[in-house]
Amino acid sequence: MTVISLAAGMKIGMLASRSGLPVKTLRYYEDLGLLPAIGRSEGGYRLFSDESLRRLEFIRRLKTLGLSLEEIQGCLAVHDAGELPCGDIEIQLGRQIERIDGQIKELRQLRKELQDLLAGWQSDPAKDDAVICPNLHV
Amino acid sequence: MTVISLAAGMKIGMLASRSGLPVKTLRYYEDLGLLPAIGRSEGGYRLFSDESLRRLEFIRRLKTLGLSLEEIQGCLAVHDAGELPCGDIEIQLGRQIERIDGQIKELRQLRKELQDLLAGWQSDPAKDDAVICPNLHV
DNA sequence: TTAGAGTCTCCCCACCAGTGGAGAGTCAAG
DNA sequence: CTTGACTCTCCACTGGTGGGGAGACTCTAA
Repeated sequence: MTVISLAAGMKIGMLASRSGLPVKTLRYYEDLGLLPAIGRSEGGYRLFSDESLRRLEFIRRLKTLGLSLEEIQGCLAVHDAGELPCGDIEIQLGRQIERIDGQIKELRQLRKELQDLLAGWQSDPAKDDAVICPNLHV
Repeated sequence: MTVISLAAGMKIGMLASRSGLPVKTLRYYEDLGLLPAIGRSEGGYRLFSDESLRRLEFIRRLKTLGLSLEEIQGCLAVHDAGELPCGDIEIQLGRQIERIDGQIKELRQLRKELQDLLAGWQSDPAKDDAVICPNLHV
């Protein structure tokens, strides 16, 4: 029986406890097509294989690197086609670095603007009815 | 007639064209309490004063500095209480710099992780059925 | 008087990655 | 047989800042 149940796959709660992810998240991933179940039990329960566990590790890793589920799905599609996804992942990660560089650039510009503004800030300036905040001139 | 209509306030479309903001946005701001109308016309139209124009400039400026509408509302509440909001704004902008520093720090850490990963990347490694991507070891 | 432009309220939609709950069905142990 | 744990589907909601559109009303100029 044990052998049969292993061959038949594990139910979602088992996959949740083994992966550390909430059941809800696993169903969500399955709905998106990120995490295909190997089938359903007679009672309609999703059944997953140990392969799912590896998939979830992969997804988790790419998520911590900042890729979206859609991008991860693209990589998994390559894998599912039987090819090594390394080239595609490399491209995605390169794009991610570019995105980050853009974000850092924007944040630094904004930081400078704020810093400059605060450098000349007067906490208690003369009241000016023409503006709401004299420091901002608006 | 002109004098009366000025005294009675302008309608939302006029405020939109003078401020450059969409009518929808002005209604949204009014709903939030950011932009109080001076009243309604007999037909139920919102009426705004020229003061609203200054308020919108203020809101726009703080938005470009990265403050949320809720934070801006706090500053405007101080202004509406008759006080100069400069001190509060200074605090908000200081917090914003801290937020930005935190974000930049996170982004830099992530960037480093990505960079390190790509530095040793092999675009076409040997296939390993135990992992999806040998470069990631998952 | 009538056409057209402007305005009103109300409701749904978007993003992203889930989370929460209701109500019903399934399964294993006692 | 019953109880409790597990699972199913379906729906709504989160956060922040609005956008789109329906259907009804108001105002203004010709």
